[in-house]
Amino acid sequence: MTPNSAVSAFSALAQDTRLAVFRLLVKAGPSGLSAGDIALSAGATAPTMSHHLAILERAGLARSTRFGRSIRYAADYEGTRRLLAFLTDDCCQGRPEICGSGLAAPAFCVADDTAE
Amino acid sequence: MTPNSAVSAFSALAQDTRLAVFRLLVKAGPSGLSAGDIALSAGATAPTMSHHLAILERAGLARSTRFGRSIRYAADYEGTRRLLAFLTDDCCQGRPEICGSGLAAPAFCVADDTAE
DNA sequence: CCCATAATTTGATATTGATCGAATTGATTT
DNA sequence: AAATCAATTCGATCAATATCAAATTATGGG
Repeated sequence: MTPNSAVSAFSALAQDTRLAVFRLLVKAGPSGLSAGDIALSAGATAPTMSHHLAILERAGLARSTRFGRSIRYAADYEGTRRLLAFLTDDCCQGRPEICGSGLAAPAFCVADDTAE
Repeated sequence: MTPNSAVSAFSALAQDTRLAVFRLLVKAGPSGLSAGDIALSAGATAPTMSHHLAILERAGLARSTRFGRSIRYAADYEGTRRLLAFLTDDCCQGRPEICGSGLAAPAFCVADDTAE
């Protein structure tokens, strides 16, 4: 995960509708949802949702597969994991002494926090 | 962490300069860096950097403290952790059967992946 | 082959965001 | 208190993004 692709992933999630769609997809599981159903759920028109879904897909956060005449979108867990790893590499592995030196990752950076 | 504040955190990281600054701050540790040094490092003018730093701070990803006439910015580990938790709550806790049911979080969602 | 359905692409508009020069606020030094 | 240094706020400009209506592509059924 390069900084550049991280920016595109963060951009993808930096919008109300897309973040809601991403969460919806994660909860929907690997079988995903059709583009139409997603548009309905989120209350957006089909063209707008198509645009948002394309952005999520390009960012590596969603995948699409055609089934008959509908297209199903599902969360891309691999891409999501990569984004998480990008953040945690900076936060914990980059400075273990700050976020908890154990690095066993009990709950990410929770161990003992200097801030607050 | 509400979806709304998650959007503002993702927005903050969805920009080359700001993502670079955030990573710089994390690596710089709790003592942080002065606004001027950050602007120099990132090759931005002082007003532009001030704007970016304000966005990072509002998003809960950085904190500022005045020391004499300079202002030091440091990563907000608490806020960063909250953002990570927001993502992982959706990814792993929301659907343990997808990302690895152990939930001991060996490396986030790595355990066994249905995708790919 | 024609019609209906599902989704995307195109084109246009309105809003948001990034950037920088100039002016301002805050703090230290002489 | 004047001068200086550090940073932010203001004002303007330019680029990027979100949105939707209309047109287009792709699939499946009569």
